[in-house]
Amino acid sequence: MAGEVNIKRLAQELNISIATVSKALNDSYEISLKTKNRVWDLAKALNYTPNPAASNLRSNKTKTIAVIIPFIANNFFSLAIKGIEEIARKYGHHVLIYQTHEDIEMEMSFTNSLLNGRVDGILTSVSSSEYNGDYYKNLVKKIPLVFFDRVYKDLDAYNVATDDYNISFEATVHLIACGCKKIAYLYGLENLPAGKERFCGYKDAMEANGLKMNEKLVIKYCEDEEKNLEQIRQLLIQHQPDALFSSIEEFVIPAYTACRALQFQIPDDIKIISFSNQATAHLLNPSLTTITQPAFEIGREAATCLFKMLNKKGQGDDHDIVLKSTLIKRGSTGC
Amino acid sequence: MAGEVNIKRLAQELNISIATVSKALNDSYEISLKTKNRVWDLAKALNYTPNPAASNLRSNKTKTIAVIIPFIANNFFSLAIKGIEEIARKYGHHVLIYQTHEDIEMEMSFTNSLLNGRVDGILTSVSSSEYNGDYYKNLVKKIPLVFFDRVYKDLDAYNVATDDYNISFEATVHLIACGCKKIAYLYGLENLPAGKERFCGYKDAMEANGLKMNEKLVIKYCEDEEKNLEQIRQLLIQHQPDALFSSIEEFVIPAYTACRALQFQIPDDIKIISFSNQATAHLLNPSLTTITQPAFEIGREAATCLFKMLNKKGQGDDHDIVLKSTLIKRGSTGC
DNA sequence: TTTATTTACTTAAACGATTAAGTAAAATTC
DNA sequence: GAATTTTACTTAATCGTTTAAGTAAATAAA
Repeated sequence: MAGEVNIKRLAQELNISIATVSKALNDSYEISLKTKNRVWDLAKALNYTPNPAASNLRSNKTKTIAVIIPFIANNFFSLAIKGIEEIARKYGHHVLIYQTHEDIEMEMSFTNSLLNGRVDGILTSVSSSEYNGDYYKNLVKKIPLVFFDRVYKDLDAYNVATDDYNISFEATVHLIACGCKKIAYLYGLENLPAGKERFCGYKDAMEANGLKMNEKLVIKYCEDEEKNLEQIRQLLIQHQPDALFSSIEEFVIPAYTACRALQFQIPDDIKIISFSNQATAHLLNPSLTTITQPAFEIGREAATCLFKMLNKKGQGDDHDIVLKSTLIKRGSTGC
Repeated sequence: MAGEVNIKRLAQELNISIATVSKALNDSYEISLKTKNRVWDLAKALNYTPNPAASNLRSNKTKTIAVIIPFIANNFFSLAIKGIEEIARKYGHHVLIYQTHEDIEMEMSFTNSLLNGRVDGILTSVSSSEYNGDYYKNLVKKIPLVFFDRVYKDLDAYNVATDDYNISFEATVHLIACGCKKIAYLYGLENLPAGKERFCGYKDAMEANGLKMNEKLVIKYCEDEEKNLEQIRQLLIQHQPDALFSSIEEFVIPAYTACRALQFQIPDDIKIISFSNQATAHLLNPSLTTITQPAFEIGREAATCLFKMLNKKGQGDDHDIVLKSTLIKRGSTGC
């Protein structure tokens, strides 16, 4: 019974045409206020909600956007999603979330499955496993798309990113200012522009301060947590760095663990700085100095860009939007 | 152009009716293999995908399910979602994820917005902020629904939960076996059956071993992380418990932090056990003894139940499904 | 007062699929 | 060889909206 409330039913009860009901519900100028009120009142009384499939089919709008991300179990992405949800709600849109688990096949499979009108647009943060420029070059022609955080440059799409290079530079300078000379780099996202920029920021800051980047002090992230821990242990044992610059938050726990196990006192023997959006950074012991990306704002901004596209606004806009990350100095860098 | 591939187009090119195309695509027995092959080949060649809105409208099926959870930034839920996604993919369904942020208004708002045929069914893990039995009693009549982890008993719906009482009992016994006598309880989810069962398991295990539960050793979770830390600090200072039983993983970092700050050696001075699905539990220092819920399996099981409902199977089934959590003994309980 | 415009509707087609009902030809049964 | 059944289709209605096009009445302009 409840499911049978549609505009036909409303039209019958009010003895007007279904076109009038439809237009009244959409607040069309063609309908008198009196009639609108009658329709709205009855719709409310009968608890009418439009059938999304029917309006999608006719109007070619789904009022749904998709978010494609590597993981949801990540503070950065979950905050970004929160930002996206806020904007989506403002525009009355639903949000579909797809996790790729960094798998490029899944990423393409999900994305392709959205091209038949299931969603109005896509927000995507690409997988780090591979670079897939051709695919996206084609994709942006087919559906409104915004890249966020993990972006593809030089495509005809909005890119919402952070100033990775600058903030890495700044963070490295901070370590150097604290007296560090042997700064190891824990390298994540190496296949992506973001990862490369972070690394360059570090490298250039070293060189700008008369320090040479040492390949042996660079560790690359791997999926296996045990291995990351072991790599850091070996790094500490063999090279005794006086700082760890972690480019992704996944390195934090193994870094702390390795230091503690090997009796490296933080921040006295070794200083640690990490990209991180973990709310618990200040609860660690010692509290962690972080480079924190404005994840929530990135989500908001990316969604805003997408709705600009959907509403055919912001034509002349700059498509490259860069938000500033923040260096939050805490106990792990001491000074 | 690409968007214009529909069954009409296929029918025209093959010079057959759209009904034949539709039936061929759905592998109907009414269509000859020869024709099916022609249709399939052309569909593939033209990269045809059905318009979801059109089939939803006609068939009243969306091939989409919704997951409503408090947070995605949580290891338990993100694992559960992974399990759900696996099953959903097996059945060719999409997964909509909604976060309530433990807000019961949002929870109801999202849920209501799904009742107009946007999804075929819902998997929900209810908000901890309030008990809302009447609402759900009505809801289960309107749409196929499965509760997981945070369940509502005595409704006509599947409940997929874990043996919270038993595992809490077992964990408490483990602490007692390790010599603990003053076991503090860090209380989460107190408004939900799961939270209460965890607490009862602890309490009963204490009493079964001749220990009295002390109200002063019970701390309740609050949103503010700083306050949780401060509460634990005060607990340690004022009562010097010899164990902390944490009923949710959000207490882990503040517990470790407080202990370290106050020079309580884990596990010598104080033992810690916590419900947790954090992959990093074994990387903590010392590694954390956890009660780990089979989150992935809960997701799989819950989704399986939902598809049973959608496919009208499993009529005589027991609606209460209980999976076993595991007590993983590590460094923080020492023995 | 006549004509033009605006207001407030209605009619009917369309969106792209599914499916009940109908049918001609081929295959089977008697 | 006639009657029956099966096979492999087609026709047309339908799902619940939106919207272009049409229209009668009311209002404004001439």
